[in-house]
Amino acid sequence: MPLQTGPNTPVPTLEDVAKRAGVSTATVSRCMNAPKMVSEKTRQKVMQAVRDLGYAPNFGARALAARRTGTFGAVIPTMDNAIFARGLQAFQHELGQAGITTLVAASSYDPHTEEDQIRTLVARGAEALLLIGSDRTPEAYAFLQTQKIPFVNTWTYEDRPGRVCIGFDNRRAMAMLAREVLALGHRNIAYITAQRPDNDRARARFDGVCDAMRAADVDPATLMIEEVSYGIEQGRTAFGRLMDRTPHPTAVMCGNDVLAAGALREARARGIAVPDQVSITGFDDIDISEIVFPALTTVHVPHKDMGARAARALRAMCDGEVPDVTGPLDTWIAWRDSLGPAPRAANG
Amino acid sequence: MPLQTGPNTPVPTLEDVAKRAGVSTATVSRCMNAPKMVSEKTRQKVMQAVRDLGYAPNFGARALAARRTGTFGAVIPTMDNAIFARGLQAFQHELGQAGITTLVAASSYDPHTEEDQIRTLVARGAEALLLIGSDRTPEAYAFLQTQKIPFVNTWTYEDRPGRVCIGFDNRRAMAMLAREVLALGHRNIAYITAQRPDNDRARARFDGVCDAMRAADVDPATLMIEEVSYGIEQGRTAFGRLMDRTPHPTAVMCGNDVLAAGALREARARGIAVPDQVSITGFDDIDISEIVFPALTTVHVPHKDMGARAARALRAMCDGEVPDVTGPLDTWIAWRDSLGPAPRAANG
DNA sequence: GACAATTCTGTAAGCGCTTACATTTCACTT
DNA sequence: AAGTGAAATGTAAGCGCTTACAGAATTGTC
Repeated sequence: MPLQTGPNTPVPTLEDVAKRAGVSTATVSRCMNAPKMVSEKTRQKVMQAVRDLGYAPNFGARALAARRTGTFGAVIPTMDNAIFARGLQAFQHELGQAGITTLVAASSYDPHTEEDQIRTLVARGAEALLLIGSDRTPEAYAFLQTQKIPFVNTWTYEDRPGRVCIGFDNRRAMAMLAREVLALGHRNIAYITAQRPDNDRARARFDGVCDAMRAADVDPATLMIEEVSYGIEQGRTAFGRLMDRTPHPTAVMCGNDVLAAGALREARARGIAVPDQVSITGFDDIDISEIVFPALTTVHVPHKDMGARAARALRAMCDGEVPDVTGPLDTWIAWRDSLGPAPRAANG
Repeated sequence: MPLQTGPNTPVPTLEDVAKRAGVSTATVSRCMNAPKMVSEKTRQKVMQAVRDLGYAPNFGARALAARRTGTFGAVIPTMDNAIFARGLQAFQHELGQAGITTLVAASSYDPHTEEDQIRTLVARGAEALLLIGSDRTPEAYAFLQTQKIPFVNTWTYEDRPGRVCIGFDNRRAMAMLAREVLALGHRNIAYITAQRPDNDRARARFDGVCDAMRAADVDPATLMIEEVSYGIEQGRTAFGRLMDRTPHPTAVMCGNDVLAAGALREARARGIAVPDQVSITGFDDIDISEIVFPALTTVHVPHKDMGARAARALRAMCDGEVPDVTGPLDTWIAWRDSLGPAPRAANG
């Protein structure tokens, strides 16, 4: 067993340190948590003992005794892609400054898995949670309530009392982009959406497209719809199916950048020129939208700002304060190369 | 305070449940942990009480009493990109099957941050750790040893007693790719590497390129080197600097796909045809290497396999078994479109 | 040098849970 | 109806730490 110190060396405890340093456990505890309460001399002794023994505090015991863990949690739909990474990073960074650790879990876009993960994180000591969207099981909401866990819903915005949202208006944001698509003359429009059940953001974005169509006197019923699960490959095949239709769309709007990346890939594979023959748009403005070809025109959302604000709001809520939520955050269109005017042929 | 049940309702404990169900705390505990030890009738009663009260066990107390947490940890360099996501997913999935929760932390490619994160995860109850690479502070290794935390080093392979590696041979893998580059006639070769200090994989990959050059009787001293930190933007600017040199390289090999994506982006911005004028290669084969343009020729590494194997190995180690590590895992070249023969002009 | 004010340290009571062990209950035998 | 073993439940001792409180040591003051 070369991996171990020895078969019977137990992991050192506070008491071991105390004994070795010749002080009480209380003093050792204070050395670790409030050094200024301890005299310089004893602190030296204690810290030396800590080092000698390779002591590390037991989280469970500490949490139990102190009734706080210094841990916040985040449940995101997927770690698979960079969508939530940037916001999460900002969230973690902001909390790190305050000495708070972040625990992350993924729900795979499934409400029951999400509920499980929420329970798990709370059981593991998360004192507050960052959540994505607002669609979740009533049980999850009930649980958060009885456990008194402050939480914020991000990536969405609803003005509902007793619910803190740090996000933006998905519907309006997508409507804005759709308006531009329509203004460029597109009338055969398709929309590749992520699964809408249990996903308020996907629904809102879809509704946004319809809003813009109605506003432009185009019947939303003419919108070609592909509803697929999340992934590059899914976007790719959905785009393929759309292009197999007759007539095919001149603009394919996608519910997120990952789907759009897939669509772009398939367009290239089929030799379809973007945006000359078909325009493609995304939503989210993640890293890859800049490096795909052609660079993706998409909706920019305030990833970092959301993460940082969520962190601050949760900290305030943990202190019993009321977080200042100022309303939905801004989004804007990141104009790049994948959206252009409707081609004449398909439009005449 | 609409966010709370009431100002003075405490979070329910095991004892509350016991009282409500009219049984002892031991029975409630057994209901939660070993249902078959309890009669059907009392279990019903207890579970009802649990539901009524919205009870959730306190992780700290449970960990303290049971001396196990059912939690494994993973410290990865960055969550920023999809590099580690796929492997991590497999890791989590495999552990999830066994009822084990995964905690993830990021080190930002900094050994001291990594050491901190290791301590944090262990303090939070991680019973075993997945780590990336083998470069880390001696203190980190010492800590793992005194705390008796089983760990595996992934994404690397070294045959060192007492150290479990689940990875591949970075050096050989990169050498293989470099051999192909050389075989295509390239002699002006550049290499964009991630920071090599504290990163055994970056060093190994670099060494691999040199190996191949020597094997082809090309002086490794002629290799143009750019060493940058991790990121698309860094790859982009490094590529720019290389193309500003005279003569410029005909092949730019990159230490990872993210850097390569940046290089590809800059090539497009400068109107440099890939691979006709300049070839570009990557390493890792992450999602984006398929969607960039032109699709990236890169080294495929067994993301999922590593994650799943690491999970199994750690489980075995926790049970006091010796994990069966069969040697380095296979890698191969993912041939796509960004590598081509050296252009005549620059080569004549 | 005695006394108060101040700083430091020790004592000990839990925090909420698990589990070894003891006890009770129950379904069968005889 | 008493006796038996198995199954179900209860009792209570911690797990390793924090922290209120009390007590000891140190410092400053007159």
